[in-house]
Amino acid sequence: MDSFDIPKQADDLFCFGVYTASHAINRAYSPHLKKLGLTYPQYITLTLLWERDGQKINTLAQKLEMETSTLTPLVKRLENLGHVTRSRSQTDGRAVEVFLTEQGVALKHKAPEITSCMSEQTGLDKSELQKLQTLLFRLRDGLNGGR
Amino acid sequence: MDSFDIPKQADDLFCFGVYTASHAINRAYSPHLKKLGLTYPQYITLTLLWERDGQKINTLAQKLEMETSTLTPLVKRLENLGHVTRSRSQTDGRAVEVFLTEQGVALKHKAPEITSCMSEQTGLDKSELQKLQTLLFRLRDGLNGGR
DNA sequence: TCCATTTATATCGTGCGCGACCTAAAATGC
DNA sequence: GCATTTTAGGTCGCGCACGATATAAATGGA
Repeated sequence: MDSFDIPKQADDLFCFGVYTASHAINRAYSPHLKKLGLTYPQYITLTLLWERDGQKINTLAQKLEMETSTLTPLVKRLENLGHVTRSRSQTDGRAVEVFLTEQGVALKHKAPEITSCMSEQTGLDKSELQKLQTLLFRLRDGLNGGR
Repeated sequence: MDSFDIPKQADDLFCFGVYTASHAINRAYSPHLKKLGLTYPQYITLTLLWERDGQKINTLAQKLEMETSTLTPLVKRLENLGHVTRSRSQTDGRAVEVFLTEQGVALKHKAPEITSCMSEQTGLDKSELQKLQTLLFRLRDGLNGGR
């Protein structure tokens, strides 16, 4: 019978938790990001570039679990905002590399305050957030499983 | 110094885990839902109605952490698909109540198989999924904090 | 009763997100 | 070297998601 103990209530669906949590996160970030004139996906994309500048569209898309058809226009908006530039790779004419402008680099200094503010707001301590991260990554990797 | 031990790598940002996991979940559900002709948000909305029929737009939106401006057109699509009907409340002419059609009720029987399939695919056992759920709900509630 | 305020939903504009399709550049095979 | 295939981005259409705004119904005083 235990094998039929499948969650039937929406509150028990693991997917429901991620779905609603992502909405809540978006909403909580919103006031901070509005001051910077950024959306949440734009901000997340910039964090990847702050770690390593000059990444290809494809690389960024994989890290974000996102299709290039989503990322291309997003990066163009970041370009219009003056935070990044896009240029064809010298070694591979198909690939487009994304580079931070000075303005884009400067934004990096605003991030730590936002992050710490958000972390605090969750009400979870550091070890719990770490545990959550680990479970989420294992879940994600499991779902990607066969590639 | 520990107070400055703020995550600086995107992989350490708790928000990053939820963001990418939600994309992965969406993608994993996609093939199952395509057979039913549903999107993921539509499916999640139906699960709420399977628990309790005849809920108001407002109630559903709160449970989904979603604005009514998002839910209204979504529910209209479910109506066009023949899964639900919308009707003004008898007692409150402002409110719209959403009811499952026979067709909508029938879909419920397909859900357990999808759920169990997805749960298995995550690679996490039941207690880990439970732990994940708990952390996500605490995070969500913490972020909603002052409201 | 009447009118101001609040509440529930709907509408609109912008950006995210995906699948389907297109183009060009690179890699492969003969 | 040239034809075929694969890969990287880009474009398009549809649906999700939110904030701003609108409108109608309910509420609450004076």
